Amino acid sequence: MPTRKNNRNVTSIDVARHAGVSQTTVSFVLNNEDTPNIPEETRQRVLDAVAELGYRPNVLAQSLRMKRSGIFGFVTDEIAITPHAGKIFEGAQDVAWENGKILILVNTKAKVDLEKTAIDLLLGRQVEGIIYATMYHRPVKPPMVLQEIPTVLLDCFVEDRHMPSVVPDEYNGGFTATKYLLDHNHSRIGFMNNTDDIPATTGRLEGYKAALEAYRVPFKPELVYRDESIQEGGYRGAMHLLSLEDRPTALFCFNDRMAMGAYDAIRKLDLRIPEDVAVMGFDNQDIIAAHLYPSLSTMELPHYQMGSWAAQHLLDILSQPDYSSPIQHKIECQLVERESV
Amino acid sequence: MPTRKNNRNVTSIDVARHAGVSQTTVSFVLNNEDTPNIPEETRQRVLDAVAELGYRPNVLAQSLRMKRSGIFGFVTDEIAITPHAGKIFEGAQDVAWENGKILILVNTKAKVDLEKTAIDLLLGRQVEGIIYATMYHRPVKPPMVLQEIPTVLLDCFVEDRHMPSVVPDEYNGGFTATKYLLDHNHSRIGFMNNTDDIPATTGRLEGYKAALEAYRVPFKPELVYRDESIQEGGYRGAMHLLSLEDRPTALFCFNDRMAMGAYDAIRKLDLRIPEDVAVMGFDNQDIIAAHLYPSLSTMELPHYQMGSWAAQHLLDILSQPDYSSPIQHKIECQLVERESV
DNA sequence: ATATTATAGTAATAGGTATTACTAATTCGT
DNA sequence: ACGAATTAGTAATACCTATTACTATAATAT
Repeated sequence: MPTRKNNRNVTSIDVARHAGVSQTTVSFVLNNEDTPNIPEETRQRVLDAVAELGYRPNVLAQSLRMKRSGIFGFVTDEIAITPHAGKIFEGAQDVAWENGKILILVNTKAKVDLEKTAIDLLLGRQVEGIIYATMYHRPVKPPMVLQEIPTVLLDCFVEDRHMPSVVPDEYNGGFTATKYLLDHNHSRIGFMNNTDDIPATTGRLEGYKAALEAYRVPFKPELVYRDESIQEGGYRGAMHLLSLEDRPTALFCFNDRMAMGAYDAIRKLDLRIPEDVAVMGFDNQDIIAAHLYPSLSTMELPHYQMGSWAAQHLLDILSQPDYSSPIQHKIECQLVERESV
Repeated sequence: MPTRKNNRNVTSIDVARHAGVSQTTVSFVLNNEDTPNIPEETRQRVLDAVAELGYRPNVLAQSLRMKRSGIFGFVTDEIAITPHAGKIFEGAQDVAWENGKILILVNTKAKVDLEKTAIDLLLGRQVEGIIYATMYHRPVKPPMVLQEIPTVLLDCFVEDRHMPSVVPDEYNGGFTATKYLLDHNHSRIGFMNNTDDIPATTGRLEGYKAALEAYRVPFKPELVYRDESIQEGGYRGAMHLLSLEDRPTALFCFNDRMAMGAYDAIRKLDLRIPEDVAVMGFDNQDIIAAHLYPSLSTMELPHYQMGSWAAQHLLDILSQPDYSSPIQHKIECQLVERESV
């Protein structure tokens, strides 16, 4: 059995005794770079004692004293439906860490009771703020108790927009993707949308329409297909759209999974990508997009940026106690060019 | 702007004052169900005051007093490379919560310096134990500082096995998968392994060999192909193996991604799945496995179980202060039957 | 009637840190 | 040489809770 050094109970008083000073002095040496005059010799003696005893400040006690726990709660309905979504947490963590905050992650599994309990728990633990994240962009009704504490919504929002939130710019994403196809001389562009009534569905469609209009290409409702946003839906959609008499030369898919299904359909129809049909995805799911053949051009959701923005905004709120105006911040989706267009 | 009830500063002393009792009594009412005799009437008065003031105990103060933070650190090198891996955290969280513990998640992004800092930070926050997880099964050299605190390794291990760990049973996984193919009357089974020198590579190969032997099928080295464990590698492997004069009738792929590449190759060769070639994956990555056509039979890694085992084991260690013998616990992989065999 | 026991509490303290208010000794200014 | 200012610290306290040790009153036993 390994020796387990028990330096966890070493307190600043132990350090003080060891260095022959008072606990006050230890505290000053460790925290206040300047305030009281402590000669270099004493300061060094304290630091030596710290090193020798393996002292580590008890953050619990510090938090209690300073009335700042240094903890943010990160509440999410699900972890990583898509692999990329881990980036949301990463973005939040990076900013939090740089500012001396740590994240308690709570996965509520989309269960309302668990969510309530979880937030109560976090409040009891004196978290300074909460990042409430969802794994896809949608409206939410977070529990009332969140009113008690600074909160930033991530990848979601409340209908009346009374809480600050950060979401992807779906409209812009749809616009950019469509424009990209238009720029490659496609004018008959099929759009395989999903069926859920969520911002992604409507926003991307609006973006699609707007891009067409900007290029003076008339919008044709028959080119918009709706189905479940999984491989099977994409397969059916591509089969349908590519069987129209005036077949589209490009398919803009709601997500990479639909695009993956579309690939199957296109192969089935003996057509080539991108020569006969260009395909555009959405999400940049690395497992799929980078490794289909040919690799898939797609839009990348700003997961990392949303995470970091949320954490930063929370910090901003906390530093301005009179903070009021809640905003909804939209972040653009990035185009990822590959070989399918 | 919403009214933000400020009941965060309500202390047990406020409750005491409001109920006309001492803080001691409040504490007794809230914690000790029995110890001292408190008449129902007083107890109720306290509870009413708690409700009225919206009092919530300050867990920081509790932790300091009880010398138990109720926090586990969950250190991971990466969050969810595979979507399924989120289950690791979920398993750990479920068990932790049932036992009143909460998890601080730290993503070290596989950077050694970050890892060291992170663990120091967790120790400062008086975590009671640490779950050190990796996103694929491999040997690790965790920082020395971990010796100071009860730790369970998750999906990884140290070479000399001096720390408790939980890992998937790779051997068994390879055995089960191969046996499944053998049971479906395949005797010429290609194995597309990966190239990394990790337990999954060697363990699954051993399992593959053992299953063949159990069925008295001679092992043929030429049926084992090695390549990067991504789609492209699977494509190359299937192309190679299916071009042998005595072509295998089944392919056991190191993971679902290779299987996905194999699908492409098989289609390219105008063969049918499963009639001409059966395909077996590994990982059960839902985005891929359930939605390929035909859907992919595969092995599921015990992510959730590993997570819950790790948390439970940590609890066990903590409850037995004289705990010593570190063990490596292996959990079996589950067969997921679909249509590709 | 007195000693004993049960009832219904409370005062004081510890847990580890940060910070305010203070002191004793030395140095400086004139 | 004497007060003022600087130097080098320290004592005491607050943060909020759990718990031990204690008290005062009422009920019971003999």
